[in-house]
Amino acid sequence: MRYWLMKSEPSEYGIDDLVRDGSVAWFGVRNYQARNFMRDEMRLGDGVLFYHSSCPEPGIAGLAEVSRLAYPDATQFDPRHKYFDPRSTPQAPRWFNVEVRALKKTRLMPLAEIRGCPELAGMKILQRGNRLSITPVEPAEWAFILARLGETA
DNA sequence: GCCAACGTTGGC
DNA sequence: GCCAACGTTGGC
Repeated sequence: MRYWLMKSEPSEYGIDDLVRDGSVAWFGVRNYQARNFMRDEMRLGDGVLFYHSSCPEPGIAGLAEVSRLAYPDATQFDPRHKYFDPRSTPQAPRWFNVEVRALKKTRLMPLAEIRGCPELAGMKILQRGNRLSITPVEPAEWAFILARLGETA
């Protein structure tokens, strides 16, 4: 059982969308490190912090879990799609996505609050210049955040 | 809109 | 393999 933080822009797809949909395919990741996390390391039931980025109030907005293991991202094969990748073929797909299921919408835990917690100082999201859309979360960080949000593990 | 930081591309 | 140029991310 591992834990992850996954960023999404709420103007594109936010926690309310996830709760409405129940689950979603995490397509569109075009970064090798983030892809490798999904393809190689995520397991069913892994915990996910759903994070709102590039918005007026960036922060953790909800909890989710990995509900389907990685499979080829369909958008890479679609020439009309903005995530089309001409270097990919169905025989040699380059990009993968997992699916994520909503557990619940939480109160927003703003980036500033995360930054203010010494227990969370090691989080990747706080490291200078980190732009990775998917990052691993330590079990202790996960537990601390859940406690802080008034959730039980 | 600004800008720092980073990943990717491509010429050599 | 190097590295400059470019594009993107994301907080502010």
